[in-house]
Amino acid sequence: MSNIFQSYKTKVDGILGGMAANGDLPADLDMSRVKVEPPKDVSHGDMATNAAMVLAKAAGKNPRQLGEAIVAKMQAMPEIKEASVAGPGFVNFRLADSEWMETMRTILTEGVHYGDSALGKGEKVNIEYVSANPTGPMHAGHTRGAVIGDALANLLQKAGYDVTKEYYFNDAGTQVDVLARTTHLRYREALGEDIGDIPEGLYPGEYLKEVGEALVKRDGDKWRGKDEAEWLVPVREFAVNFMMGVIKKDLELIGITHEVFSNEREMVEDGTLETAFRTLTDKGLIYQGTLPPPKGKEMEDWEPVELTLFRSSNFGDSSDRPLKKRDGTWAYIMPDIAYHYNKIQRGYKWMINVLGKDHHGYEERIRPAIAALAGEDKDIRLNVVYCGMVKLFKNGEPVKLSKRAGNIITLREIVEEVGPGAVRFFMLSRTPDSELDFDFAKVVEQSKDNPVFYVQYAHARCCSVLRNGAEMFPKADLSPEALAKADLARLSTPEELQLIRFMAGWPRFVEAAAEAHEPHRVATWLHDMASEFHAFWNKGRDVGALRFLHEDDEALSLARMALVKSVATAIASGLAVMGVTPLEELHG
RNA sequence: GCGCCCGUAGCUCAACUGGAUAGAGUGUUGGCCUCCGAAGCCAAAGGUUGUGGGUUCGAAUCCCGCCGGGCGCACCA
Repeated sequence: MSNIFQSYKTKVDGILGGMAANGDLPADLDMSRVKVEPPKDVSHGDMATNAAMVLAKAAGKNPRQLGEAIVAKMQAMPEIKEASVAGPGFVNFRLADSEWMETMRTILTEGVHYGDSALGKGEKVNIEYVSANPTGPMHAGHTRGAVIGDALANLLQKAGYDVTKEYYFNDAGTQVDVLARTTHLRYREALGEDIGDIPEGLYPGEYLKEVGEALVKRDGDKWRGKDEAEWLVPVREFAVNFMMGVIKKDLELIGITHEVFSNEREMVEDGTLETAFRTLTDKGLIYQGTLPPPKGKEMEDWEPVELTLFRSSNFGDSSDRPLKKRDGTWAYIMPDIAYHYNKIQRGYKWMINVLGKDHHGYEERIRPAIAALAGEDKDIRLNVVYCGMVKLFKNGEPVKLSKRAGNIITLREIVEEVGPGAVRFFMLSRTPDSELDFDFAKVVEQSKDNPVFYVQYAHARCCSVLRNGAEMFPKADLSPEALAKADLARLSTPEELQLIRFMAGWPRFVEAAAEAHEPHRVATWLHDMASEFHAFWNKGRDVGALRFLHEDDEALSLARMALVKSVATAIASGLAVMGVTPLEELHG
């Protein structure tokens, strides 16, 4: 819970407040744009504030003049080593070394919780991801959204939100009926019938064979030769349960466990759907009417028909939406609306959906309904994180996929080939909405152009130093608590301080990534962290004095080991957000 | 036709929500292992951030117009 930039922001606010009190600044100044950040170029200093530039105009002063006044105040503070105005009016300043040592102690004390933030103030947030319908195992296409959703959930948790990981599946539509029919066919096959090719319109994948076999095991030939009307419901229920079991096991392979599973059938049966519909009706947002034909699309058989419509155009939608089909049954968006109604009822004001980019239309259909249901409560909000497609490559060649032909690449296959950590890290290495090339060869490659390896290598090197240190100083206590008490003042070289400064930036990254809903930033930070460490390591090859361990100087060695342990901890903290286990040794 | 997203080094991508000289990896060129893991490091080279305007102390980032690419637009899920 300690962000050194945050605490210096507070100090800067204090300086500005003092100046306002003295009349050096207008009293009612808008200070919301004042920031304290690391300067882009480390040679400028440890931190910089834009206060002078942002406030100059309103204060009626020029930025540099105002900057000098701020510098003067800073120079009187013992924790600030030096301060100066630069460029267009940045105030750059350096902290006393002791401030950085304190940061290191924080890292060692907090462990993987280093970087935890109170940003979210414990607000409840519901993050829904994966949500694949139970018609087949997890495949490559699901993996990205699954990993991004999971890492985002971890990230928000670290940033101080009360996160619920949720999965919604549709078990009442035509898809699961197709599942039931295909299962029944596989069931007959398992009973010894020759079923020939899977007919058009059913699921061709081999994976349903085991479902058919399992059904035989449970029910024998009970459903053979019976009318569909008799077996559809029980077979459907059996197949849905079976496939959800398969999906949960698949997700476990990459460390994903949802806390809540919601489904359509329950919402129909417990009346949530009716209640949601009645709520909209009571608000006067439901009417009988006819829609104009859809634009920009060839509609040969379109004819006007009166339907039950929702006035979604009141909430920014381009047109009203039918909630019932002409036969009176619910249109497909109604269960989705009911599901979001259900989330609101459960007390969530913030909902996040992680979807594939191809589901873009979903948002504009669901958002008006949420706005309608939220009514006066402006805190209720929905964010949709879109995930770009993943292109699979093997040996540099794109892997052609066709779901229709049933030759999908499953999540299981991917994990078995490259391991869960590599899958997760790679899927998280780009902005969520960008396309991603996933090359099997590259992901397992052990070189620096593989970010997974590069980061793990840095962590393993840290562990290696600590192992060697334990051997060199067998009597020394190398626990984090003990290392935190080492004589850290021995760390005084620019290289060491640079490493510490970089680690000190981690809490900022956590907050920024959480606010942007961009877990990939953690991957970027980890790569840079590893790079800093590798660079420092190699300096020790050139300059012996910079090596971590010195047999004749235990105090220095302990201080350096504290530094190394901090780096390992910071890396572990980042990897934890990504759901990747840090490695202590590399093999191969 | 309407809506959303994207366009950054030869290639794949970053850029901490408006900051200072736009950065990594790869590829090219040259250096560093009697030394804690060279699976690594250092250096050189590579750019009018698609394009034209606007907003301001300051723009890859925000606004508008073009150009180019992707996705979505049913009572289907």
